[in-house]
Amino acid sequence: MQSRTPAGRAGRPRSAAADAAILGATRQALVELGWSKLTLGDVAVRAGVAKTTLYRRWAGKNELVVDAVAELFDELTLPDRGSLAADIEGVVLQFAAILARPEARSGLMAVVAEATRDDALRERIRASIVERQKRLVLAGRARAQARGELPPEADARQAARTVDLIFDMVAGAVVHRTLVSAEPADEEWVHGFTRVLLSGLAAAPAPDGTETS
Amino acid sequence: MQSRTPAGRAGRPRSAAADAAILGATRQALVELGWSKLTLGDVAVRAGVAKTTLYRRWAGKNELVVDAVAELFDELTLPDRGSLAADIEGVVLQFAAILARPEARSGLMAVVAEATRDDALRERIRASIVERQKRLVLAGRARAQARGELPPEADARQAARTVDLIFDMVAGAVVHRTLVSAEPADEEWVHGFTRVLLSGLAAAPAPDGTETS
Amino acid sequence: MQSRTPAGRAGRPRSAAADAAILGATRQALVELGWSKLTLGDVAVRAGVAKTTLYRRWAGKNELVVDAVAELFDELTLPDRGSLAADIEGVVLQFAAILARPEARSGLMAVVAEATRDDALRERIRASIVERQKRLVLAGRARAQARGELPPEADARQAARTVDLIFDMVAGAVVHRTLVSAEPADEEWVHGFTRVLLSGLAAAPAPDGTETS
Amino acid sequence: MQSRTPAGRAGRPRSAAADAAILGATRQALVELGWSKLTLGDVAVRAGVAKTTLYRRWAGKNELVVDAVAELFDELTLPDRGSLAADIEGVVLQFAAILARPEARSGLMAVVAEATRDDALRERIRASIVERQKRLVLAGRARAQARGELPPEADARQAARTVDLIFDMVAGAVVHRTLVSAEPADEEWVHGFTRVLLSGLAAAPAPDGTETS
DNA sequence: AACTAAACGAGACGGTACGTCTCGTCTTGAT
DNA sequence: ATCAAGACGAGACGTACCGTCTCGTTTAGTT
Repeated sequence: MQSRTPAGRAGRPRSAAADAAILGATRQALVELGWSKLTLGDVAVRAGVAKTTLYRRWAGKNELVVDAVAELFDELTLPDRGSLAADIEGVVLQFAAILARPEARSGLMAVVAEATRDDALRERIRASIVERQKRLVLAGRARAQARGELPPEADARQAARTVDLIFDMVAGAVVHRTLVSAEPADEEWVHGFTRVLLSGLAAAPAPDGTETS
Repeated sequence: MQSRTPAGRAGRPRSAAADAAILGATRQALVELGWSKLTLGDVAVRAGVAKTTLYRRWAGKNELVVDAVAELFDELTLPDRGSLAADIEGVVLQFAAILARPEARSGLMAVVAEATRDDALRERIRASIVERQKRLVLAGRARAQARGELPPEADARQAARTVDLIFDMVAGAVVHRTLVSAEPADEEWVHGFTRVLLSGLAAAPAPDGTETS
Repeated sequence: MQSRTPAGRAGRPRSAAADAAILGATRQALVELGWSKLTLGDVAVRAGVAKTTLYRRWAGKNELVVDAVAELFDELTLPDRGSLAADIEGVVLQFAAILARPEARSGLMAVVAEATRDDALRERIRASIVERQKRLVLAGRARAQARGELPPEADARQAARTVDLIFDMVAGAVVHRTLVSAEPADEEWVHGFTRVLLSGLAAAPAPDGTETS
Repeated sequence: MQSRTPAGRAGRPRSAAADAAILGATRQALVELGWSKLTLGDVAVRAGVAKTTLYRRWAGKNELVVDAVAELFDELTLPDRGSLAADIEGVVLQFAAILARPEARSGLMAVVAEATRDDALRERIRASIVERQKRLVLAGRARAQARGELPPEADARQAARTVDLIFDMVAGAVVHRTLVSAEPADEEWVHGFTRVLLSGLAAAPAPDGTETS
């Protein structure tokens, strides 16, 4: 975002505190107002910053909210709960907990909606949020392989495709359950979902149409 | 929507043509402008209608777009393709095709985003879109039972829960694949997804936490 | 339930009560809202009449208010107070009293303002209000002549011109005092004004530019 | 003695050119459209200014038009024409000439009409127009006293009352002649009016009820 | 210590859309 | 034919934000 006086630039450097204040104020405003009533003028006031300062750093509301929301998902972790099923349940519950927070709900879905018409924004979301969090799927698989629950994958392309499918199924189901069906993604639901997912993956190990059976 | 001069019949009745013109204009504007740049004034002009007429029938942009988008999903059908798996693949592909249309993409996600802060809107979405389309899951199950692919369910509550889970998994995965991951939900992907889903459901028939193991 | 079809007219006859109700409602609305906030829809509601009925009888707000206000000035009388000066003072005080009423203030000045751009309206005002009330000047002069305070006029054109001048000076001064200077046209002021007016008329009997000097 | 953003100096200063452009555009719109069809949006467009800029400076149509019209009367002067009577005739003719202009006619009467229900507006008119132009009466009297045509006044309160009466009579008669009677205030009429006024003032020098006769 | 130049707060600017209001007309069924 | 009721197309209202543009004021790094 900001370049720390890249090549011996003259002039006053940008305030490092401003960025944090602005992102925090954005999340706070998302909680109180939601996406559509959030205004950049209001964010600037909350952050104790002039509108000019805000526009110097972000191109608009979309970009600002992507950055503000992306930070939220960095708190996801994959604690070792002893089995692949338990690990997955754990991270799905964490994910559901984040989506239960109003700043995540409003912000994430709104920028996704905007991204349907803005390729640059979609790419920003993919890079900042989706790809960034695939680390969790990779870590989970590696741990399961270390435990012997999963065999090492032979085909890299095939493995990547499976990661994508898992990610779409996990994230998609939780988002849909939470935001569209408007039902809580509680432990019972997560348990049932995880069983179906794992059973399906175990029984259908080659989701590319080339399997024998 | 329509009130056939319910109790007091005085006064000029509302134009039935206006409703259709407005909803059509809304979809057209969604295609050309997307949610955030869609304005009700513009919709009114496209529909050849005054802004007042529009506000007399819908409370705002959100309600209008929900109704305009909900109609899109009524074109989903469940043609008999011979097997449960083929039937599911068929309807998932249809669903993906609708989500590939810009009016559905922009409109649906935007109202879902708005609904995160508006309970009335969320309920409207649930009733007009989600519950309305569960008919597909029910019809698919009934047909599979008639074929003998599935046993008749014994526990009604359990059955309803399974319907919800299937709906969240199908709709969620397709939406996520299409809108967030921004990859096409093509035949290959749908094939892989369907196999995992059906295998999982077959292998884990009681997703309610009451199983023995 | 009589059917007095005036001249063999078919159909339902116009309600005679409606006219009075509408003019009364107009004056009431002028009192409460003033000219600029008076709406014909509101007048119709107050009169218990449909907007259609109102528009069938008057072309618009201006015409309606002229008629509603014109009636107010018909209550002006010229009681015999024994002398020309006293008669004038009497009628000026009555005029000031009418102008102190809010429906007259708002309504009269507003239609005059509108009339600056509408010749038909100006003519309507002149005929319904101005010419109609010159009767007072004429009656006052006749009474003064009967008393011997004024000689009978010889030149009709000259006499008409004097009537106009008196009317402009009286009405103009009272209106300006009341509405622009916003001071009360009380007895003291009327007394001073009347003395100046009468003294001037007595000392300058030929206001037509034909005098010697 | 600088007036550079006098108290709070922060922020971009208001454009001085905008005020002049707006007032000019207002007068132009009054000429073309009249009061009732004048819209602030149209004024803004004519002035090449955003509506917000206009609303930032004036509370509404009334206030704007008062200011736009008030400037018109600043062109009144009192050239020395040799005698009190001639001086008065001169300024009355100038006044009539201004009232013959459509922007003055429409604007002045309309704001006076509005002022009948708005004390703040009436005060603004009194201060910006009435009191401001009493300078002419004062200057005329001073010049007449210097010439010996009038004695120096002894009683200040009495003198002020006379100034008010003269102003109401002059302004009132000209306005009524021009706008209500809708006859031209031409030289002949002004000559006759002035004679009556001056004769009356000369013959009745104490318009307060304390004179001897 | 003085200079320099970008970043800063404040807020005015030209725009655009909002949701409401009133206009004057039109359409209904009832009188 | 007229009425009460109320929907209709039209368009102005005054407000709220947008993103940009001056302003005069810090403030860190370079001379």
